[in-house]
Amino acid sequence: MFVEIRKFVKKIPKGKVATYGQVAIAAGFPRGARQVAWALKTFDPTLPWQRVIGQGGKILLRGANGVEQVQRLEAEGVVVHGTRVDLKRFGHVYRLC
DNA sequence: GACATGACACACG
DNA sequence: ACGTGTGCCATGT
Repeated sequence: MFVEIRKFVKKIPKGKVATYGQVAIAAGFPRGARQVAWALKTFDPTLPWQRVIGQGGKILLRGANGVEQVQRLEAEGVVVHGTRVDLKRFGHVYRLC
């Protein structure tokens, strides 16, 4: 489970972000948004957890973690408006190709 | 097995 | 846009 989710999280390219639902669906868990969060909450350094946000590009994390996420996203070129990100521009879409 | 919790998502007002 | 209630699923007690 973690492996699957993490695998898809790692597939998110730099400068882009994906929603929990998006990752969950891509990983094969249509209703596993919470499980995605569960896998990310471990703050595994090998995972780009900052690229995973809530529906609509909303930053769900709070406090130091939220700040850190915003900082890292900005560092990757993602423009964050307060607690949100433009999914129209930075929303990553998993392609089947 | 039941209950409570959690970086969620969606419908309503 | 925001707060609230409900549905979903895995984990811990």
